[in-house]
Amino acid sequence: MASRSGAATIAEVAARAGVSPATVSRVMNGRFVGEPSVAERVRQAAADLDYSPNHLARSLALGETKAIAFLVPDLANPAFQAVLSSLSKTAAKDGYRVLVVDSGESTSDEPLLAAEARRRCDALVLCAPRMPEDELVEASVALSPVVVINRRSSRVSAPTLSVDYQSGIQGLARHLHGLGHRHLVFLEGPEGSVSNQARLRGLEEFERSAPDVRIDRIRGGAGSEDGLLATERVIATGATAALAFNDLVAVGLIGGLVEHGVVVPDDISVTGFDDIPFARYISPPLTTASVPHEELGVQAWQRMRSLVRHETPDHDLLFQPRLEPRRSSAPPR
Amino acid sequence: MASRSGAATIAEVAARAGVSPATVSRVMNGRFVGEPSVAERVRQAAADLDYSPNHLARSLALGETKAIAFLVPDLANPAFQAVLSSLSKTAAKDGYRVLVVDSGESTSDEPLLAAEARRRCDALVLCAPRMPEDELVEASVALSPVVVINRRSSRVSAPTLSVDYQSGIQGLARHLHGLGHRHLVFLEGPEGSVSNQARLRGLEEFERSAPDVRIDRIRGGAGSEDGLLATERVIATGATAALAFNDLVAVGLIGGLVEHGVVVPDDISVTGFDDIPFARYISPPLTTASVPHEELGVQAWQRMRSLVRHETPDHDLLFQPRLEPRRSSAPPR
DNA sequence: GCGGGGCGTGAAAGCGGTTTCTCGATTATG
DNA sequence: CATAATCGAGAAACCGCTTTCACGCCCCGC
Repeated sequence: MASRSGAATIAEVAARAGVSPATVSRVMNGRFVGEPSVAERVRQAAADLDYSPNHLARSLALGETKAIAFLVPDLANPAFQAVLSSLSKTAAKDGYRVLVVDSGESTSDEPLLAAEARRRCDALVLCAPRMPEDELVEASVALSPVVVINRRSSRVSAPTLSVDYQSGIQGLARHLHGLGHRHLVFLEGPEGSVSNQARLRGLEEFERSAPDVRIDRIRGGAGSEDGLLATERVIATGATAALAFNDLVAVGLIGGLVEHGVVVPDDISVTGFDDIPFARYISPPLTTASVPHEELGVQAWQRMRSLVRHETPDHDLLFQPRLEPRRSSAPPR
Repeated sequence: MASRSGAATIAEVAARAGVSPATVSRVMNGRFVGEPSVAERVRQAAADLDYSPNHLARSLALGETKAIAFLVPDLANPAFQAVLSSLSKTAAKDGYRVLVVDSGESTSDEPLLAAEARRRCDALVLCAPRMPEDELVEASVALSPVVVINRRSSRVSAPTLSVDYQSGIQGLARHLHGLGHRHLVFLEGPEGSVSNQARLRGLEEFERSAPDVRIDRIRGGAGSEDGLLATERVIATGATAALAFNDLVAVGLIGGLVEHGVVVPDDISVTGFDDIPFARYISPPLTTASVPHEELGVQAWQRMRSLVRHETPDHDLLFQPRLEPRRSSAPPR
């Protein structure tokens, strides 16, 4: 007698309880005000049939899915994983689930992926470090409600949560400078990455404040293999310290340096960015700029919750990375 | 003229193209066979209105959401993150998205969370290392289609993908034994964890094969803080080598040992389990049993795809961890 | 004793698609 | 030329739930 999908429907419950579907709906949603005996009959029937409302149908009628989408360039990156983990846990407290969408670093697909993801959910948390600003602006209004991570811009109407990469990288550079380094090399992130550009700006600013330093730049990427691949080019610069785009790159670079018999930090200091959970445990413990990814997830949901409730979200946030000096940086020889 | 949610509906497109909604639906789904000019008109109208079908309504009518749920005890664990990442990427190739549900290690909530997650999606990938077997069996049929990870059991009707923790831990124990260790300590995982029990069985088997070794056991957990917390108890055993429940625990333990001035591997060898991405980079590089988490994600989707297509899924898989000897293990003093 | 106001419940109209079934208009066939 | 076969497209039912609206009933007051 059960429907094809095996699950009981509201109509079946209604029939069994001898009431209308409307009444069942009201009872299930706590909007029932009539005879307690009727409510009890409904509850009993629902229990008998092991009924639980079809989420899809409910969402369609209600116009909300209680789910948000989370678009990231690469879910294999611990930094995004940390955000996702805390976002998911935080949103869950309000009954929301997270649908993950991994663009696989394919910037060109992101607008479509974002749109599709958004259509499936009530809202979208957008992590698209390389999406052209015009598209981002467009998406942030077309796909609203949206919360944008790491893309601060006055043109973006959505709430944004960002990390001050510009000042963060300066903190690292100053740290190295303070240790006595005068020749640095910056191992860049992906081309087109906005946060990479912020780091570059930060370094330019630093260069102006410290005319005695030289900073070389090397093209790279965002993963540890990019760090590994850049090893020889880093060595070739002759720099005494390397600023990696992020922790992942730093880890790859350190691995490459070890293979080449270059000792960190004795021969060359290395710094990362992010402070992923393992940064402190790697060998040598990585000097980095700590980014509160969990807090990013929490705050992202806070903004999102306001948006889906049609409230005014809190103001934008710009997180200041905290310099985390560890053993991968030391005075030059 | 747009509906309240701002998105165009099929009816609006139909009106604009001067056809019925049925025709629009057919055109949008490539089932249209009539006049090409009609199809073109529909396409034009859809483009003009920037129409895209409401995913919810479509899912309701079609009876499928093109989404699968992924239930894990803790999304902050790199091992689960790796599975999620590859599962998400693999499923995406077939147009499926993943909804994440983090039970927060709360075993008692898992049955409800699983049921709720399943109701929202077409299927469920279940990662519940501590769920009582009866509940698991129950869930695997009630929530079908389900793919179960790390819970091999003849009573579970769903396809399962598992890791042979029992033999994996033996490999580690043999490795330590081969190095000359005769007094080991096993830092256990969470109570009730099935994979912990498998490890215990493996160690018992190993003890029988090597009567000259002594293996102490210490209660613990699955996170690095559990490893850290167990430091003193580990030291107190006087063992020359510690087998940690997993890499996370090992990392925490090593951190704790360092704090106590105990040198790894000189004073005590430490091994992990999982081979999380950073195991090779930590200090010292961690000897561990390597588990192909990415492959788990890929295979999980392969099974899942068969299930949602009503095909027979491939046979169950039992992955053999690969011993990964690194510098955290060495001969005892 | 009768009209008006609650109150509890059901009928029905959505939500936005898909799909079956039907029907009128062509085209093929005897 | 009549009729069957075919084809294109629309009407309407349906997916399962929510919610407005209306209705019947009971109770109250005059």
